[in-house]
Amino acid sequence: MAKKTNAVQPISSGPVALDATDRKLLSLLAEDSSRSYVELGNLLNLSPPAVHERVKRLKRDRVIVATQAKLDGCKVGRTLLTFVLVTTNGVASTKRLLALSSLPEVEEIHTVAGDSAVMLKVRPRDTEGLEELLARIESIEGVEATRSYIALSTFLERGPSPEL
Amino acid sequence: MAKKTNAVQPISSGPVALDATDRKLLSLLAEDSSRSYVELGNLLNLSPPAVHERVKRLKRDRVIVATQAKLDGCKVGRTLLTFVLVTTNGVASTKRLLALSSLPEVEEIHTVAGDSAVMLKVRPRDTEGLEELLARIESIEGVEATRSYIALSTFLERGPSPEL
DNA sequence: TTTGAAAAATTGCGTGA
DNA sequence: TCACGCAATTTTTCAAA
Repeated sequence: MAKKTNAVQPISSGPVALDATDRKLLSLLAEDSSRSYVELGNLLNLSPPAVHERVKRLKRDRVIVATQAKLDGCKVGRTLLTFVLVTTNGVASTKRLLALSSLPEVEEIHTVAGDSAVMLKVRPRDTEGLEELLARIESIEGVEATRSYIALSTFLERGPSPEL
Repeated sequence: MAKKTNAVQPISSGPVALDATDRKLLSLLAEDSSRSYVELGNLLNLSPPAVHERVKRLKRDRVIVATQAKLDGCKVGRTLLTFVLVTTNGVASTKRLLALSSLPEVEEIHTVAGDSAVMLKVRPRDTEGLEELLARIESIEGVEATRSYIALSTFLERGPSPEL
């Protein structure tokens, strides 16, 4: 149940109070979410139901957004990780770029500060796939230029983890 | 046990044969790995043990690299997602950048093609945290320049998924 | 929060398509 | 070879305190 405080509760956003145990728990789950409550309990000096209770709260508060299998891009036929910086002539064109969400090789879309620009993280099958994708992006109205950074080697790739 | 074929087995890499069911299964798990084998079985028209068998194989073959909880960066105190492009004077300096792996705000490190460069994805607490991080990067021997792309909004953020 | 018990899921094994 | 059904084990989850 929701805590009874004299403050109005925000609908769904804003920071959430996390104690040291929460942060440790989140770190453990960010690294490997297949751990059982028994194992987590041992690592945190908590009983399994107590761990369960915390996980439930962290999911309800959207601190844990999802639990996902991390796949090897190359093994699923996507060998060419690339960051594409797209500059546009204004916010309206930027909005049009969001339609790229529906392409499976597009993994991330962020607007970035500075001249109207969008950073994409894409993982096409190969150079040919990248070429096709770039052609598609450059054909969008208002797109002025793209700059691609093709990844040669990946040394680290993980999601956010809490400060301990 | 290893398969008995007349070909030498590669140590650990190379592409893996995936049928349509494997790809569907991988898509489902990349989206939400908390689904039970019963649910997956219903979606794939397979019995739970058959699903389990496939998941086991996909993990053994390192197609599934890990299963992780995805956290909300802002809710765990990391509000300033930034891509940092670092140019160095050579490969030796590039190697020195890999030590940044140990910083919790550094999430990705990729070498990229072109003039010796490294793309970082970092998520410091705030602008002050970014400033400290950039100072640290620029103090590394051989680092010539950094260019930061601060994310304003994130519209899509997911991992690799197989082509269906 | 814990303990203890019920419900559900995971996983191994034997069988058959 | 691959998937199924059954069954043992483990895990999750819900009580009550």
